[in-house]
Amino acid sequence: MIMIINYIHAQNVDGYYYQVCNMLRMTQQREIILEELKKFAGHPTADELFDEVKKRLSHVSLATVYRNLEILSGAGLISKIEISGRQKRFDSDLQQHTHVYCLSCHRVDNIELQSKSSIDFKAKDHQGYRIDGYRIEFKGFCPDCLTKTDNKGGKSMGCKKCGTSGLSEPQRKVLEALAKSKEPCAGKDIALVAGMEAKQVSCQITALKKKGYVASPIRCKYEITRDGQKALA
Amino acid sequence: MIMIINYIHAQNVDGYYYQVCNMLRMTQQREIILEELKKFAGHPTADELFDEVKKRLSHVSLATVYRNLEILSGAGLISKIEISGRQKRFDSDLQQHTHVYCLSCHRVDNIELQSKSSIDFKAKDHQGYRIDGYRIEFKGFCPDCLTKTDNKGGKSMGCKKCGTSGLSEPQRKVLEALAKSKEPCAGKDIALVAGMEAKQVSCQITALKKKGYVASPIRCKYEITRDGQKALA
DNA sequence: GCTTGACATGATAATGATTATCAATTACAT
DNA sequence: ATGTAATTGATAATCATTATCATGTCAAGC
Repeated sequence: MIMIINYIHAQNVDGYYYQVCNMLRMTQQREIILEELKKFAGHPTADELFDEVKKRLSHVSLATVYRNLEILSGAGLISKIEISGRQKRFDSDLQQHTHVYCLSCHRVDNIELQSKSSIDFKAKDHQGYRIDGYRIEFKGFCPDCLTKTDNKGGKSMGCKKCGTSGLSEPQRKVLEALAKSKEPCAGKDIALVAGMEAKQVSCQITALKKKGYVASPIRCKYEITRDGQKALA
Repeated sequence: MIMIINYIHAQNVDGYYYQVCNMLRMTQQREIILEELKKFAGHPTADELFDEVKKRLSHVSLATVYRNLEILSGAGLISKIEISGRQKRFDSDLQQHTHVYCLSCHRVDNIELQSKSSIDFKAKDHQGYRIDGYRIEFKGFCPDCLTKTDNKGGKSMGCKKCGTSGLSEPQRKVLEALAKSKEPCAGKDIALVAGMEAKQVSCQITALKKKGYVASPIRCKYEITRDGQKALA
């Protein structure tokens, strides 16, 4: 099956603009991508959808999924959701609707407006823009992030150099020194046990506090947290 | 000057949650970042703002600008705009307002709603979310992209291997062959002049058409465009 | 006044998310 | 059967961003 989509603007040597229109094919990969997107409970990223498609097409490439999500959204067959400043999501529902976005884990869900809110919008002054549409999005915290169990929110970059626990070697030393102690310790004490300079210990403590692995119940005294103990495991 | 901002959630070994609150300092870099963001006509990306800050602080690091934009927006001193799925923008205006976003070049401008549109929204069913706010965004094409001069939209990745014109070596050969011809050429003719296999010429023509460097005034005949001629220069 | 603690920086490495290249494959048109 | 065109997988490359680390700066405490 062939469908006509995607106009590429170009300009010939005489200066006239025209559009290149090219035939697209409905390949097996595209059919499966569309089907899995319809089945997906929610609005997946390319990577999340790739995991589903790969179950059905073992040889499919992540680049193919990325490429086709852009092509299919450009062709108007699916919606592209750009609600986070770093990662795109996709939606099989082409109808205008409202989303809610979690500020912590970046998850996106559908949400309905109260019926009396559903009106058409118009901009007062288009400022030269040609307006093609609008979107409304709610933001807040999802149920999971509200309970805040072990969930620390969206993906954060961990240093592969540090290993799976997200600890660099100096941080591990500091954490191990704290783990040995039954009471909150000062930086100097930690430095002694860890065999490190006190200034370096101070820096690592700052980083570990940000990761939630170290706490300061008394000023200038530190102790390992539950997360910190898990990170050492 | 010191301000108290940024609470980091942590949990001690007894299982009790608490917040770490840390002092932030208003460094010279932060003051200048805030000032330049206020002066910026529009909503810059980190990279765009870095260019302005660097004019006043020659030694400032891009990482410092990135880090501080996140810190300052986390502290509520500036707004973070996540309207494109790949790049964040920032705004000094903390008031709730509406944006318009160009689907071609990704530029973001402020826009005002018609007065009768300005009502408070409520979601019908929060689905367990704690809703903290909402946003409305218009989308369309900006004045520049509507006229479509030489502007090809947002940044696209060019291959450094190809050089500044964004042409790989085979593409350059094909384009040069086309530049020599006064009339539209078939693939086979191009293959002869370029000393390449016809099949490879075909692939390169496809890529060049997408880049807007080659056009097809007659089916199966190709000619170089004005952009294509510029790309060869 | 000195020491300790804490925040911040620049340089640079590293990462996540995405896109480009290319030879080969598949499919359509003539 | 041949020519043309779209698509793919593997992989390299890029963009946008974040982490690391040694050092600098500044505030607090003794």
